[in-house]
Amino acid sequence: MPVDRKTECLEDLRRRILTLDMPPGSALEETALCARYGMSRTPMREILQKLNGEGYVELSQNRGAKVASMDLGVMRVFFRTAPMIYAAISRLAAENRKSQDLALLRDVQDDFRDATNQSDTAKSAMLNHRFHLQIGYMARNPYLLPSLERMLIDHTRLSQTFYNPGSEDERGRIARAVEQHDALIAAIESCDGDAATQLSVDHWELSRDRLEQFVRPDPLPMDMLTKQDETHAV
Amino acid sequence: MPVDRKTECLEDLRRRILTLDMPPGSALEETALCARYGMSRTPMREILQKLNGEGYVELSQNRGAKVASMDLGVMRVFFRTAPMIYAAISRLAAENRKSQDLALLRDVQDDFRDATNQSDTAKSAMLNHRFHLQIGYMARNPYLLPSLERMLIDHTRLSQTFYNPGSEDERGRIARAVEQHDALIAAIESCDGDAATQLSVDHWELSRDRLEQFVRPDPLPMDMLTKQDETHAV
DNA sequence: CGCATACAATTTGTATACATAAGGTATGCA
DNA sequence: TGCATACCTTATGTATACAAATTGTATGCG
Repeated sequence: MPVDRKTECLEDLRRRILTLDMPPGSALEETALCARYGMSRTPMREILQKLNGEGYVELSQNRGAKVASMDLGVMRVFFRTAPMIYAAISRLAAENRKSQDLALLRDVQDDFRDATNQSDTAKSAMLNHRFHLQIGYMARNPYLLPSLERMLIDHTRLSQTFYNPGSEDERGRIARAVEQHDALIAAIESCDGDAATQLSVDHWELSRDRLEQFVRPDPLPMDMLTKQDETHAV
Repeated sequence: MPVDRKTECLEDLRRRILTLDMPPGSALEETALCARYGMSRTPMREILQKLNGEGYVELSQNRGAKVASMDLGVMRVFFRTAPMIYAAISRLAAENRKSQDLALLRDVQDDFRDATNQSDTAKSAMLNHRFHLQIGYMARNPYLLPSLERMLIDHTRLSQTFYNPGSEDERGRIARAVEQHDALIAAIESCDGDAATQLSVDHWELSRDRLEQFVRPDPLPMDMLTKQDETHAV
């Protein structure tokens, strides 16, 4: 009944998908979601369609919604496309930033740093997501933004293990990621497109190997996820 | 009542937006659309939301839908981003094409050539749209495709004058565009990514100057369109 | 025992009625 | 006459009832 109940629901579903609380391929039953979020089917269907437009869920005719899958074929495309998009967005952000943007970006970065210090995996991944999305907004390019958003969905889902410091090596990697964010902020602040581009590449290189391990973790890759393809995630 | 009445409506609305039959900024009243396409408000709202997700229309809270605007600020971004996206997509299409794709692409190109020979402006622009969208599908990159789709919306709307041969010079330009399509098909067929990239750049250069004229036609730019911001387009 | 078909149950799609919010108009007061 | 406020009109947002389609199950036949 509150006006922003829909917004809340939307953001919660995004969060649950990004944190793998709802694994790729899991079914989203309308009635169950309606009961959970206390609203009718009409607005819930609108939410599902919005999530579909954003790339979070896939819709099939008369067959309902399911969380966007992450099959291996697409993941190979992901690793090839990500550095390109991130580099382009970072350069544009450096060139088109406004000063208010920077304040927002710094706020997100502060929260992100805190989350990593607390070893809160899901929160770290979500705030990293918001950090890069904020850079996307600063780029002010409505044509590229949808691509960035789609990249970030899969990037964040893959990185759910990244911010879980299992070893000293991992801890160092996370610390370096935080530092790279700071450097990226500095480059964007000084409108240095070249530096921002280079830093985005460095940042990508840092996470790439770790992400690839998750995609192909010697035994078998996405099996853990694809096996659950038909589980209900509500 | 037929099942694909919705699909028909969706495609018709896309066409009318792309051909400027519905100018940028024009309001889309739900009840009027329902009457026109013979369906209830529920499915019509779903269509509007889908179009919103694709970038064809903009939605405002409690204020309905309107055709996506084309303001000058965004157009400057358009001209900078277009060659980048087109080049990337063309390369990927050459690298990832399947043979069935090529047959489809050739069919579209044949129809496109016919439309230009008939000097059918709207049809030419629409088939040019489908041609480049087909190349987008062939790239098999779900991350970049949304960017291409958004570029093509504005590109097609801008090009509505392009395929209207007002002079001998224009006619020649159109003929060259058709030839470039053929060359692009050949490059994609032979999986030559470099050639496809170069051809996409050439193709872009050909239309860029003409499109820029439309954006900034000496008197004033989008005024013709933005003035009609609140007209009803149903 | 295996498979196909018919039926039942569940889920999605559509229509309609109602609630709510925005915008315009008229009226009253300064 | 000008402006502010109250109200009325219109359009959007939500809920619910109904229709259609898909899936699972059971039964009958080969």
